[in-house]
Amino acid sequence: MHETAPRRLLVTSALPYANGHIHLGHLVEYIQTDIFVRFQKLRGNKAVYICADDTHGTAIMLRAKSEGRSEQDLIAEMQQAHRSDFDGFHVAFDHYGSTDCPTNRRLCGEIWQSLHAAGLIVRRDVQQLFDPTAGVFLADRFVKGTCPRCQAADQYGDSCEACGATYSPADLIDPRSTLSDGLPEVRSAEHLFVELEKMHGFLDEWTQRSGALAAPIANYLAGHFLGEALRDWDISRPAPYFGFEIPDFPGHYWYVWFDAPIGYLASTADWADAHGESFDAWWKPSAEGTGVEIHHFIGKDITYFHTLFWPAMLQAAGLQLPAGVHVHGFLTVNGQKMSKSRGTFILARTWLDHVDPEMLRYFYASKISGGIDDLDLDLNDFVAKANADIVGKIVNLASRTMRWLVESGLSASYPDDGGLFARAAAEGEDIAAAYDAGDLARAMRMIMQAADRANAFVDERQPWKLAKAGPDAAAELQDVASIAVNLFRQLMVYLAPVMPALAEEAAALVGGPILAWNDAQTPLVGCAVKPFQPLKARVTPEQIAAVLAASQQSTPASETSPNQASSKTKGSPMDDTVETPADAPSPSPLDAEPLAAECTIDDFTKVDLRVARVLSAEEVPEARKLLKLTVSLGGDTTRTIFAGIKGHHEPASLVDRLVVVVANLAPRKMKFGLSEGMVVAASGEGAEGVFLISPDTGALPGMRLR
RNA sequence: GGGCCCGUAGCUCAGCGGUUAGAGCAGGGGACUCAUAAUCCCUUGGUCGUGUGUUCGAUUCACACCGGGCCUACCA
Repeated sequence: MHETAPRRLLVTSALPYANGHIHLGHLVEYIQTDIFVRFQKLRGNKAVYICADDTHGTAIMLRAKSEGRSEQDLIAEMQQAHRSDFDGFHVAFDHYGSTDCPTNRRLCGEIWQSLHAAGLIVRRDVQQLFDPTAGVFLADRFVKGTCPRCQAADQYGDSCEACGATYSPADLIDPRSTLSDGLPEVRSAEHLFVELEKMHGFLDEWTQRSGALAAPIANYLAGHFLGEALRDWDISRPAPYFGFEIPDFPGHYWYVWFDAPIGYLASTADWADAHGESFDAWWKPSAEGTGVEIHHFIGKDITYFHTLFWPAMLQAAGLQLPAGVHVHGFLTVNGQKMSKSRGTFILARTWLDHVDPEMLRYFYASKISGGIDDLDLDLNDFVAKANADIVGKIVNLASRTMRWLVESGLSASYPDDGGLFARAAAEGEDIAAAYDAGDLARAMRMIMQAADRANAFVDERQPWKLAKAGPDAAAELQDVASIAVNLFRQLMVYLAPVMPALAEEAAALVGGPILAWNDAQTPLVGCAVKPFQPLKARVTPEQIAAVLAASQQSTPASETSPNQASSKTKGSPMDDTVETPADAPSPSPLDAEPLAAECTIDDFTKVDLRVARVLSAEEVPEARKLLKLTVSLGGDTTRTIFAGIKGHHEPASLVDRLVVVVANLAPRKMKFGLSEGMVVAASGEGAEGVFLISPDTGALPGMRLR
């Protein structure tokens, strides 16, 4: 039992970026944070769950432009979608704001002044490539060209994947903008920087000794950043940019990563205003210490921002430092990175359309142990575990015993259960400690062990025999069932942070609302029991198949392709589209892959299909699926093409064969070299085999298909 | 190219310097029939990725290698 005064906790999840929908990877974070907050509230602590949409940056600007609408319109729509997804998964924020709001602008200004006052801001020229056609400055990965060192073509602006050289985009030979394909020009622009090095001493101390960071994170920071001078942080972007204009630097905007974490503050401020609370009481450390704990839950990809820049900003501004930065790993599905072609890139909405969200909450909880390891959602495992644990063990306990109490209610005093209830009650503090430490897997294990004991008890006492034995056994039957139902209720208390809806429904059948963790300490006696209702339906393989099928449908053209298997939320507004192999399981080719949207003859003629002769074909030893082909388009024109047909064709059998290639496909840098086209082949979604297309005899290399 | 994480039973994971390495699920056998083909009991199964080193002692620590996953921001 906790005798101490209630704790005050301000808890955040990373702000989801307004450029994409919530997917199962994001939910690892939001679900685990929500469980933490619900747990704290159940324990009687004062906990506030704060989040917001992250709305600024180049990606939003470009997308709004391409969709012909305002940024505000875009982010408002996305916020609505995010909130609806979170609601569906019972993620209950105390406040969900937006970084594009007046409060955030005001607080950005205040923090900015603090940074100035601390003498941390410097101004410096930066040479950067500018795309005159698109009218924007180009981040390195938006520039491609020839490597100045090894002459490899089609390299990104910062480094060469062929020879490993690193350079500035301005050094590239024949640089091109990937936005417009136009020729970028070098422009010099002034940027503002935060001199993080001036905070080095503070960061050494805070990261290594505050206790806010797990050892692996602290070690990582010590080994990779704190061992040398910290680099200045470029915090401004020249117009055009979607964000807040810097008051004392007109024409320039705060970089999205400056205003995003300040969104935690702004969202708290708006929550405080709406609930008669004081912002200062939560973020301004008082002399005697307010006792507030700030907890940030983040994915490991954004560790850098939350453990160096953010604490430095808070420190400079005289604000409360985080008590804990909880870093988690990424989600894989069926052991692999989420993939659209495999149907495992699953949006929150798609899951909600087909499968019980609380089952996913439970499954995640059963696998989250507070470390930074990746978490695997094996869908077969998911079905087995959700059904076995939740339906078979927990709900079954009520399902098999409540019926005998509808008439009589619970026994007037709690019967002798051989110490079962007391044992599970005693374990309450251990389970609580596991929840508090973020080791949800351990908490779930302990809960399931208690459920096992309860089921064994029912088996041993055989209430069904007592039911048949008539009036003489009625009292014992009532006692046995009362024990089972109390053990069930106790489990519901422990499980309530993970499965709030289930707990609520169960509470409606017997005992009333679960209000406190300590409800698990005292058995219910003498109260009424309503007829049992099936509290949870089993998850079926068909539901999972439906999710995969729905996730496999091609996304609308306006949809960007978030390239993350994580809850990554920001910082990479500039994701490229992922290149994914097409190998998905499902029946009948036409059913599995419906016809694409209608296109015009003009669309078709944009694709230049040519007959080609394979000159050579060789294995790429390190590649799982690729063969390296050299094909002739007639005359001296040859192309090197990496084709994903390894395992389906023997290289030797391909030589001299006529095939069809897409001759005007943009060259694609692949791990093993540059691919200058694509060999056309037939394959079915879910069907085995890749079948090359060959022309009739008489066709010549270079002939066009029309 | 750089970096991080992980490799323990068929699967998902726990253990992390010290007696015969654990759990759940799956598999095998039995029991029960109240329950959403749920539950209970028994049971098969592992040279703890490989190699060196440190140590009285290594699954546990260090290094290397192999394999897998992930990140890579104008900043790693």
